[in-house]
Amino acid sequence: MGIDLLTVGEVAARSGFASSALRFYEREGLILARRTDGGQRRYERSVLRRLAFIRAAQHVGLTLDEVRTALSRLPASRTPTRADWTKISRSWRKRLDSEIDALVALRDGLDSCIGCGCLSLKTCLLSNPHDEAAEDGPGAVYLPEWLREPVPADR
Amino acid sequence: MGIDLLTVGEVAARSGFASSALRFYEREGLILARRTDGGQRRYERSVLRRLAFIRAAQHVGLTLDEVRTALSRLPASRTPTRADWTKISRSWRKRLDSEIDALVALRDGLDSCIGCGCLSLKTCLLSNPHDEAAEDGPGAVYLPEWLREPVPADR
DNA sequence: CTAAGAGTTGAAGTTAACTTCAAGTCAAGA
DNA sequence: TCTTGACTTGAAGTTAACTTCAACTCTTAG
Repeated sequence: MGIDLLTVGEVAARSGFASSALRFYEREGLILARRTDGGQRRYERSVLRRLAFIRAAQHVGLTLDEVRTALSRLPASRTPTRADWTKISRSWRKRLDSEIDALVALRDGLDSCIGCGCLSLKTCLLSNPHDEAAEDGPGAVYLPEWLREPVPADR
Repeated sequence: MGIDLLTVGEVAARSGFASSALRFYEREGLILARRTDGGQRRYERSVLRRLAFIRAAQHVGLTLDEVRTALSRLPASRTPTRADWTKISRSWRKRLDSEIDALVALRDGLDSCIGCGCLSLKTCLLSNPHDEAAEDGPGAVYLPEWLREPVPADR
């Protein structure tokens, strides 16, 4: 019990997060660390699952702010069980479903729309895959880096 | 010919981009505008299609830098035809397909992975949906704003 | 005991994609 | 002509999610 703590470097290696990111997450209240007498961080093994959750949540498209909220729903009094983790990640399902639906719609409408004669951008499938009135500004749109590849040379 | 130019405000209204974004895109070389004698911008109608392309490309996950590259493949000597637009957007298809595949894999592996006992984060489906060795750092991961919703209250 | 690799801090820097601001100038209907 | 809303500019600000830096301090293998 309580033995077997991990250093920053070990957690970085095992989680894939840079140690600067781990410090950042700690400042942001996403993870915790104990300290040695000398002031160095020592992590419990459970931080790895927390970090797995964080990365997964990012892949689903959550901001760190949303992740913090989600994590706050975990029981504070005991070590989260598998059921606890499953419960808070289950809500992603709906989000993922609509992400997928939207991308499929985009893909299937691609040829018919981008080259089409319709100049009513606001109702175009591509500009507005959910058929909402695009009243609010555009806003930056990103897709995960892990989903990206360089644009092929096209022929 | 050449009549019927649009003001910044009109283009903003029709395209859904803020006029500050239009000026930004002009500085970035993504769109062009003529000027009145007094120095105000006047856009040709074709800018609307260019903007539709830009927005669609962003939805596909391209950066503005990639958009600039894509746009540079359009014929400079003549007004791009529908075929020209279709051609440069066709390359998105592959990207969209893999985005969709990755999200589906993420969704389908969600329950089995986030709560699972496997702590080998690097090979976990969620951490690494493409089964690649996650050697490089994490990097910020975003999903388009238009795909997001607040996290449901879960029950 | 000592060297050196690993870890510490707060502050500042980075990147993308815009937005906001201040201080004006232009265009067009009445 | 006048007025007023639309437009102009360059510079600086914004946000998320980190990274980098400088100047130390710890820890541990040998």
